[in-house]
Amino acid sequence: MTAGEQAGDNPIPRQALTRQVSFLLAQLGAHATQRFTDRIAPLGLTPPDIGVLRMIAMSPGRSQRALAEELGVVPSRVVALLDNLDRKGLVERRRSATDRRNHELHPTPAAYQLMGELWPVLQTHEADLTAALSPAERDQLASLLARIADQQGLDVGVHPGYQRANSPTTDQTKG
Amino acid sequence: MTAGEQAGDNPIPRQALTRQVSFLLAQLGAHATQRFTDRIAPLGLTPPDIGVLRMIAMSPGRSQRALAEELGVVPSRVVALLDNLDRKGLVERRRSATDRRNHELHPTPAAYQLMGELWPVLQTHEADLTAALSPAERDQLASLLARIADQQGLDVGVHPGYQRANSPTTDQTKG
DNA sequence: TATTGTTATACTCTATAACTATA
DNA sequence: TATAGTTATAGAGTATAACAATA
Repeated sequence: MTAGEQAGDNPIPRQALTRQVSFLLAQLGAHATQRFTDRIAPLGLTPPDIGVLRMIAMSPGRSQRALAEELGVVPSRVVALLDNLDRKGLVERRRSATDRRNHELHPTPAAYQLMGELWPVLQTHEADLTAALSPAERDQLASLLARIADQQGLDVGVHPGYQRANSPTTDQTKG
Repeated sequence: MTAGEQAGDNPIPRQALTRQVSFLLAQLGAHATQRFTDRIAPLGLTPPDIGVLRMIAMSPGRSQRALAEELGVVPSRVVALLDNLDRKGLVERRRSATDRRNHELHPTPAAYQLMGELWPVLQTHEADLTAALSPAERDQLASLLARIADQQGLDVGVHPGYQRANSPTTDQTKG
């Protein structure tokens, strides 16, 4: 080591970082997403697949424009997202009869079946991830997290991973 | 809507998702990372910059190979990560005298100064993110999260975002 | 021959801008 | 002319494989 360096005394101490809720959330969030990704891979699905499918299932018939709005992404992104689902036979784009510019989005029967299969996978995922906690603690944690999500203005059930909007002015790299 | 669809009764109900710790973690984790990214952008830094810099500062002189090991990424990825820091004048690669194949990694004085400036930013970030909670609740939350992180085998202070190892057998898309 | 770091290459994600069909 | 969706294009991130220097 050379003069000017301060090894054991660096400005971002490990201990402090460990206790920061913000870091723990980022760390555990990435971990949870990674585990989830692994779990649904056997079903041929990705996290974005599921998020988009769920939105469409919640109110079938909406347009791609409306979906883009809700997800917070540009329309061209929705095209790619839907192409993925389309290729898997999970979504159907129906030309609107009243305005032929619009596509009405509908899950296919296969999609509904797949979502049914997904449910137990989600439950296993949840159980494994919270294995360290008692049921009471798990509820407590869910409550605390929900309060933060609410205060932070996050849409219920909408993962912010979609609108990683690389605004032209900011230099962001990692979601 | 057409026969076979089940709009209000879809298989992934919003209410259930909302209470799942796993989803809340993924959602809040992505949100926390996004906010963090925005906050450090004015300093010209990205989240990976900070993570790597912190590791190097923790034990200066380590090799790129060792760093790759700790981050859980391939050596070629470390090259890119370090190139970013290098371009910003924050890291120095010194040819090892004992084994000229090695690069000993050292933060520059500018890096130490920047890490000093970073500290208050982290504190603001933490405070804003936990604004919904009392100090006691914040501690409680940190404790619950730390227990999960520990049980899940996460390295203390290491963000899993580095090793988004797209293993050839799995089909993962989003981190 | 084995190891460290680098370069070459390829693939995915995602945005912007140009384009087509429709209104 | 304005709008919905698509395609063309570009840039970042990240992996694998081939390579050069050193041991």
